[in-house]
Amino acid sequence: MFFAEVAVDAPVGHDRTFTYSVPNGLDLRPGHLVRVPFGPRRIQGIVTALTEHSQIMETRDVLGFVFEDEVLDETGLILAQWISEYYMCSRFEAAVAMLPPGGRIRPRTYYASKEGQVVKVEEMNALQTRIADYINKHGRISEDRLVRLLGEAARTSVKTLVRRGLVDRTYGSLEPTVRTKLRKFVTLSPESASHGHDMVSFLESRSLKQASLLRRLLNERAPILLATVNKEFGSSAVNKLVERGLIHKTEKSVDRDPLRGKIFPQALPFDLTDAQAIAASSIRATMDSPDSGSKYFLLNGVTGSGKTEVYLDATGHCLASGKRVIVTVPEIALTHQTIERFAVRFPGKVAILHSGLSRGQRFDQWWRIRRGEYSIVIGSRSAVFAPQPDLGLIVMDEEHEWTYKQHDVDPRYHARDVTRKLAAVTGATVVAGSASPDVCSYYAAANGRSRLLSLPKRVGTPSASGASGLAAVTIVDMRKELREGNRLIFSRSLMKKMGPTLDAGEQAILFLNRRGSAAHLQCRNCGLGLRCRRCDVGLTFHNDPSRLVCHWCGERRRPPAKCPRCASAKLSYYGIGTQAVVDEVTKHFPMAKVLRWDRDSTKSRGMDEDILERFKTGQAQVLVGTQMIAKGLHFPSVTLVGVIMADLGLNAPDYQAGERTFQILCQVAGRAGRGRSDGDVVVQTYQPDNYAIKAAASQNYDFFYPQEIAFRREQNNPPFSRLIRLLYSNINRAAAESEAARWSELINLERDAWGFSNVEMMGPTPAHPQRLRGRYRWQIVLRGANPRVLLDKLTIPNGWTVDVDPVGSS
DNA sequence: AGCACGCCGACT
DNA sequence: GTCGGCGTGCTC
Repeated sequence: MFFAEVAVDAPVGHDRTFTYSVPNGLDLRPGHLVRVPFGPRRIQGIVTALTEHSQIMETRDVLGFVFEDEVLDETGLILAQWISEYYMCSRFEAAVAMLPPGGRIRPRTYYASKEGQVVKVEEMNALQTRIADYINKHGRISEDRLVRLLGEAARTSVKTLVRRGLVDRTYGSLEPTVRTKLRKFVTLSPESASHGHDMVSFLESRSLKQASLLRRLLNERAPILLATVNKEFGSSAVNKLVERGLIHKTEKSVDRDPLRGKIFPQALPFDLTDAQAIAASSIRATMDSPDSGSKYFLLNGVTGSGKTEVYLDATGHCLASGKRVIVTVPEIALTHQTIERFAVRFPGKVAILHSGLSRGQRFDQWWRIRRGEYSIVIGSRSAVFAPQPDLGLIVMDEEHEWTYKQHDVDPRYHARDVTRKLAAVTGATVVAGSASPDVCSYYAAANGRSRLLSLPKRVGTPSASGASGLAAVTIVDMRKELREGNRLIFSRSLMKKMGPTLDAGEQAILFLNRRGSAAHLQCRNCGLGLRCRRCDVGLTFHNDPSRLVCHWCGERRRPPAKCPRCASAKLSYYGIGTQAVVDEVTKHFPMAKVLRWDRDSTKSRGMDEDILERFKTGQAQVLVGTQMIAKGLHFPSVTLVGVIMADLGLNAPDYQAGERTFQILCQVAGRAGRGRSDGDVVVQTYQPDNYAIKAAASQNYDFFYPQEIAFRREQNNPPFSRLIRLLYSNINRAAAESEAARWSELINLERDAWGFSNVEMMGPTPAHPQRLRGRYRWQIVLRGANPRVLLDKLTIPNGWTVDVDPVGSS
């Protein structure tokens, strides 16, 4: 008798597993994804261990596995356990990102009429009658759909109908919907494989079609798609050959390869610069000797200094030693440039995993990766969970990027910290690169937790442009512009530089920091600003078609003709959006072709690539965009970068505001002058003396870091402390506020009772935005050397979420 | 997620 | 006394 410890897909405590008995004949192993009974229903679980004794008196049987192969290996099981403990989520949730794409299935609940009989509409209240009508009309309806159609109250009402025996309840399937894609093929039978040519001559006098089909199969020596031969030779010829026993129809899986059809010519390594060579050889040396101190490298290199070349060198070295690589990149839009660099250096060895792929593509890539068919996996945040065997190296590009932190659903993990843990478990080396490292990462390097490598100069820039090859940066004081009568979006300095740049046939990028910079609609009569009905934020105006959009919940609506409060028609826009910048460019430089690139102009798949390609090939001269254009893209003929408003976001109420501003501006400034000509950068700001702006203008991390780390020390913020954010949301304003007050008082009492004077409680305060999707949000932040000691003494009440090491919200 | 259980107020 | 609505805790 064997028992399995199973981490179930149910909201249970973060360290809980359940014991099930293993039925005879089921070859179960740790790491299997299984189906188990849980209360009245069946759910999924992951086998974490097998035992011979059970602590539980009565156990239920494991129903069976979802995939015959284990989905987690030993490393995955250890990693999931660490994630569930550190980020305080269930073991199953911690493992979700490690499962094959589409593998997690939470069965739906369906309601239907009893044995096909029409539901009786007697003695029902209004809502129950409406539910019965729906069921009578549609036959079977899912609970989700019912709630969407008739509101949250339908949930309890339909249950009453079930209890009274008027409605049947059934559960949906636990089978994954994404599967191996099978296609029908025709292939030679063993007989015709040996005597095929005789058969061809035999057939030639009887049926030309059958003869040529057989010849084709003999020539190709591989199965051919049934659909293809049916079309070319006719299905009767195909079936005749099957009858004659000369060919067989078979079913074969076909691989949905995202890189299929893309041919990458192999590229050879560049000669490394001195700095690159020093970095590369330290990494190589560490990979060769298993115990030489920290195996975590922070590669700090200015934009254009050739960090990717160092990644490629390390990758090549790793592959040579027979081990495999995971590469993480922050943005999908960015991924294809990086993929291309790896794909041309290591043709046929690269797998990609990101949300831009279809579910089928991701599924196939996942299983091929698991079978060890790719030496390199490239992907976004969740690629750290790729089932890559024999891991020897993890590369994390742009390690400071905030997209590496999952903030919306559990587990709220940071890919950087998961990487550190994964490397510790597997013994892999880590190379994390950035032009503007996360302050905590840099601090870790300064204190020996990781090793710092520097690439201080750009490569391949004209020697005449000075020592570093960096663009010349001008900071423009917009207060002065205003005082001297310039009310335009563009400063005089930027205008002066735009003309000659465009005349010379060169390109310009105009960057707008999204935060607060978008256009809002306001009534000039009563002052009302139009806000989202469900979120406590102003609506943003978008042209083409003209809509008001909530950037938090995505709701779109037509702009009203009159003010909803005072009915005045005097509504006007204020603030600057990307569209306004485009209009302004067109007004002053009517000959220039302008492209806009932001989240709203790239709704569909492939549009990112399309816009970038058009700009890269010179079909437009000016590119206007938000954060997205700042990220690591290489445009050789861009010689001018204008930052329209540098200081937006600087006054955000979180401790990372300065760091974020520095990082974004640094990246934008790095876009200029990456090709033959020198670059010019104009930074427009209302705070020209701010340290983050000044440091970014010179792309000088050594100027930024000491000031930032001093602030952090002074204010006891990370890396000198750790934060845990507790968030509560409720549709009722007063309920949200009072629950936050209630629990914070309890936390305070508990804190004093245990004498944890080194854990601070900040708040409760309204979260930002205070209302989101119709729910009011309050937060409490715990701060201290180890706030977990306090949190572990508390039970987390219903409705609260826990975010360990939150990013950008405290 | 769903069910039991216990608590509470409205009705017979 | 009984029914139903709702919050809470448990499911191997």
